[in-house]
Amino acid sequence: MSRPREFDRSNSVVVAMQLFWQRGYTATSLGNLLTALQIGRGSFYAAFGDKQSLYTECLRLFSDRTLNELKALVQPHNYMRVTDDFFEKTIFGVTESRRYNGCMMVNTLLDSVAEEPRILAQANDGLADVEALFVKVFDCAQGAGQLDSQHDTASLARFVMLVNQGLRVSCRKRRSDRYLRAELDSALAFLPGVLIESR
Amino acid sequence: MSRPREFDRSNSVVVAMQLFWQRGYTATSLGNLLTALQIGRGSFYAAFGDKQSLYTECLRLFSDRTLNELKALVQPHNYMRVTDDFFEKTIFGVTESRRYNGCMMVNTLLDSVAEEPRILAQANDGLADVEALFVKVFDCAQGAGQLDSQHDTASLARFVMLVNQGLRVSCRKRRSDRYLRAELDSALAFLPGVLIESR
DNA sequence: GCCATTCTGTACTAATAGGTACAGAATGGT
DNA sequence: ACCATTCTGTACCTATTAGTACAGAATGGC
Repeated sequence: MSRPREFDRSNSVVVAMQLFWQRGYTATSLGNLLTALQIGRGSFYAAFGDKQSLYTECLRLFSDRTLNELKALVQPHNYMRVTDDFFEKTIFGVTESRRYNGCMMVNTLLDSVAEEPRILAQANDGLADVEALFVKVFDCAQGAGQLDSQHDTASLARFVMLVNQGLRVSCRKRRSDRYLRAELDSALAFLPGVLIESR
Repeated sequence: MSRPREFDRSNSVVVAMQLFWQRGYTATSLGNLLTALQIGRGSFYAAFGDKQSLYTECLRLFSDRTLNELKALVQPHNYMRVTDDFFEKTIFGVTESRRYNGCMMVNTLLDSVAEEPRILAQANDGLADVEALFVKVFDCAQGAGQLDSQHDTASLARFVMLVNQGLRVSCRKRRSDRYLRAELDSALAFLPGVLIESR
């Protein structure tokens, strides 16, 4: 019927995501992408539309992966562990260079590409989805008697996301993980006792 | 002796700072700067060296201003108010468009210009200076019996900076100030009682 | 083996990037 | 009023940007 593509499209999206994640939208040129993906301009535009379309695709991939990583950490016998485990896995459970990348959704918010309303909304929605999942988990924790019912789960989740954003900024400082660890500990130390007990 | 400059250099730095603050280093072109500053290329390079030099100058101005704003809020009769007052003034006490800009030091960390080691260090140092001032204020608070001496002031300051970074990211979401207010409240609610009393 | 279909690589475009060169204008001490 | 000095604006430079056009290669159903 037709000539088949010589590269794995979905694998290319992953590679592109890593590049965008690290350097941002604006600073990642088409040339950078073509080199990294090992394809020509023709193939690029045929497969991905244009640079911005590929970016939204990569951002969606990042959001989905983040959400799935978080989901995988939910443990019914101890819901409140999810916060610690999430930071542990996504910050300290990765290579140094990846840790330096921070969070692609956060990075997007500070990139000038966020002037594009749809991109801004996508980044906001991605973070909101993660926050919503935290609310859900905290609700479960209350239902299971693992979190004092006096706590406002929405407020708790908001706080966790605030800490998350703060940590992702700190990741970009490229300092030692001792430094990051101290920051995380400082934040978690101020969480209500119910959370601390579960650590 | 010689022909005097036709524009106010220090005023230009302020204007440039606002531009860099809003759009970032990479996304702000020389043309943007020339238009905003109302000067020609010749004057620009004569006065500022090059784009990056001007950026470091703007970043330094931003850091100094931030530090001075914080210093001005320190009240010996109630040291612990400084945290609240700082967020109140720099987030809610400004126009909407400025609030959306976030923090220029944080923005720098997520811009690709941070790949330049000296710029990265400058942003890190600027934030570290603010943090150091918080430590100093908290130490004073303990000395004045306004903060329980069991608290680790360094850890407390680290946490405040983490919240600050998280909030500056949220500023970029361009949401209502009700949203931001909720985030701030969520964070401050988890601060130890000594802080809450003083609000 | 043919051939419609799709992919690949290259050549190209128009726009923009940051930066330099330099002619001419304005200045103020002498 | 002169003139060294500095500023201003424009023309120019090379490199790079995102994106398009298109010729030719590869494919697989027939």
